[in-house]
Amino acid sequence: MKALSQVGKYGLRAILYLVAYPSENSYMSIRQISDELNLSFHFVTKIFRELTAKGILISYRGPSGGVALARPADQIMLIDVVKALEGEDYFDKCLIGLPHCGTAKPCPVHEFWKETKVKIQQNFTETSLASLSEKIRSQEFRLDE
Amino acid sequence: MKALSQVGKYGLRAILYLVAYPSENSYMSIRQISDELNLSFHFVTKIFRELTAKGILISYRGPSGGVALARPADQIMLIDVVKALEGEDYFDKCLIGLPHCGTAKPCPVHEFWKETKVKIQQNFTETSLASLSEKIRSQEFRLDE
DNA sequence: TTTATTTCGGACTAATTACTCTGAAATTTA
DNA sequence: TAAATTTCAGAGTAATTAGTCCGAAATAAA
Repeated sequence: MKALSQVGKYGLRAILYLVAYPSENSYMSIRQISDELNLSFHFVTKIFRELTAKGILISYRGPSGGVALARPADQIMLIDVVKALEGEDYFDKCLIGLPHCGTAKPCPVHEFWKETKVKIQQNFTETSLASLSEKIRSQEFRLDE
Repeated sequence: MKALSQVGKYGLRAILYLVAYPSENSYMSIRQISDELNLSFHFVTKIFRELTAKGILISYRGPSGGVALARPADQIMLIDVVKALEGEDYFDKCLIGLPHCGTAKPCPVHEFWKETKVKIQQNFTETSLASLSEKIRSQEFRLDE
């Protein structure tokens, strides 16, 4: 089940690295992140520009510049990043692609799919980048290879 | 959340139409299905060829030919159609795209995502085309517009 | 002030997915 | 047998997504 585009996947991995291995109250360069995760530097740059435009990251140019979280990691939820990269309507899609699928005129799998989306959305809304970064730092969870 | 490709979406809608409005123990033409659902005839034809090759449909050429289910509708599960059109590995994908994400080396969202996939897979495994076709015939659920 | 470093902006190319089209093969009907 | 109807096969085209690249702008350090 391909739930995220490449932009979403790379974006999540990259921002999680940024959160999990923060430079002491300063910016981290995109180059470092893309090198560590073996992702295309240019592609990550493009994705991060989007996250900066959406107010999730802040950036600074020049030597010792880079990117940083715009808010503390416990105040940025998974859902914020996903919606920023995949679109605000991410959880509003009908499984079989009907335009105005809803309670009034549902498709045959509407009810089940709606419940599924609600559960995922709840989890993403409750999960902060901070909680995920702890897992990564604990070495039990990984972001690449 | 775009869980299915266009092939998957159109394929499901088309086969559900076939099941919901069966011609009396005979074949239904792809033209009728694509016309009713306002889908591209050629595209549906291509998708149905795949379902025929996978043993989900049978087909017959010539006048009064068309397609039909290879088995009774209560013996074809949603998961059969989805896997035929989206790939057998449909439920084996890591959310953030890590190659060998599993219990041994999980990504930070592995556990939650695994549970989510299991629930969807269970539902798809339990849901037959027959049960969905009843819903459609009841007029409370739709396949187009 | 010059040079190096970094993000920004956007044009460009490559790959994949989505869809179209044409003709062949099978089959029925006239 | 001839004509009409239908799927089969696969090449071709269009649109979208993925990824690359280059130069400009900002900033820091030499």
